[in-house]
Amino acid sequence: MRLTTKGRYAVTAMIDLAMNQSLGPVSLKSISVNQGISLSYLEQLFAKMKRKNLVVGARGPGGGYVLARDVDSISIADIILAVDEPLDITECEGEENCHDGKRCLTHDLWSELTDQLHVFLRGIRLGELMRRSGIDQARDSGPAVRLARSDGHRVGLPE
Amino acid sequence: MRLTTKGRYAVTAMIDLAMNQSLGPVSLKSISVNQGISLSYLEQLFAKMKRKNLVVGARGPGGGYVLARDVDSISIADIILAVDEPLDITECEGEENCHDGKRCLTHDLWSELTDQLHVFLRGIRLGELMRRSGIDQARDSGPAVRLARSDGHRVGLPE
DNA sequence: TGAAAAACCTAGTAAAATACTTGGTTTTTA
DNA sequence: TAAAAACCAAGTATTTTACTAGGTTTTTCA
Repeated sequence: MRLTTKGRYAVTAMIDLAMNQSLGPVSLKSISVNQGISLSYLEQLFAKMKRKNLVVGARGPGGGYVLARDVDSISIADIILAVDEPLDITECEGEENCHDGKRCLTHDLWSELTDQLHVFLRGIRLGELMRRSGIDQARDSGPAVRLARSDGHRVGLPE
Repeated sequence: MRLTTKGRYAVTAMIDLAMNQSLGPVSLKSISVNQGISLSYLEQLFAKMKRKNLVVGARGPGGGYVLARDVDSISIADIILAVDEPLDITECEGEENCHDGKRCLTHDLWSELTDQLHVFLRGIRLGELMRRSGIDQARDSGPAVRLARSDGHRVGLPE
């Protein structure tokens, strides 16, 4: 059982966004540079998160994305589900038709595990992670590369 | 996040085996027919489970597999790990080098989730599932297709 | 007003993983 | 000695993932 980079990228990018949106919209370019994620891939992930009303886009120079809701109302489950990473362990996705139209031998097992996953991931909010990571970052690394709307110039690493 | 059919097949097959080994070794052929899993794929899964000492093989007509240990000492985690389905949600697989050699923003999150998965799946034993499924089977379906060592003739569905 | 920055969009594609298939051999039983 | 079964190695089709390419549209600012 694994979580793919799709879901992981989405969560990482959202934490980055949460930690930096106080200066104005955060560009995907800056997230791409900071987190080492392909820009175009990020665009695809954010398109999905926008559709699910997790983020709001702002076009033009100095634009970017901002969270559509409070950091404490967005759960990790929200993010992972928004980018189409399924959080269901059952084969039948709840349909109970996994073995010749009936529930398979292990249906209840996977179903119960799926429930536990949801409870766990719904219980963790972006705000909590953001505050945790903020502390870690301060300890581990220097200031993040960031663009502010006020000047519009690239800071930090060239491509 | 999903569990692939590899892990699911392995668990399903092991429950089938646990429920039927009282009559002697259970052939993969019968599991294949009962559970609708490719015989050759089952062979590959059981080769791995044999290496991890979960099952013992018996060759020749009337042969098959038997559990190597008590049903209550084999956990679902044992089975899934035996067939090489990873049960780790972190990118770095515990190495903590997920972001430029350092722990990534979300390392702790995935690490904690991985722990919860392990606890949950280690807590469920084959015996428990077997007894549960036995009840369900009695309610839902007729007698399973099975070969007994004593006669060696195929019973039930032709291919 | 025009260049640049950014979101936004569609389609294609390389790589990896998954889920098999094929075609054997060896062992054991009746 | 024929058949049933485990055991084994290698190849392959399909699917998913992760990403690239190549745009357009909107907006800002000098």
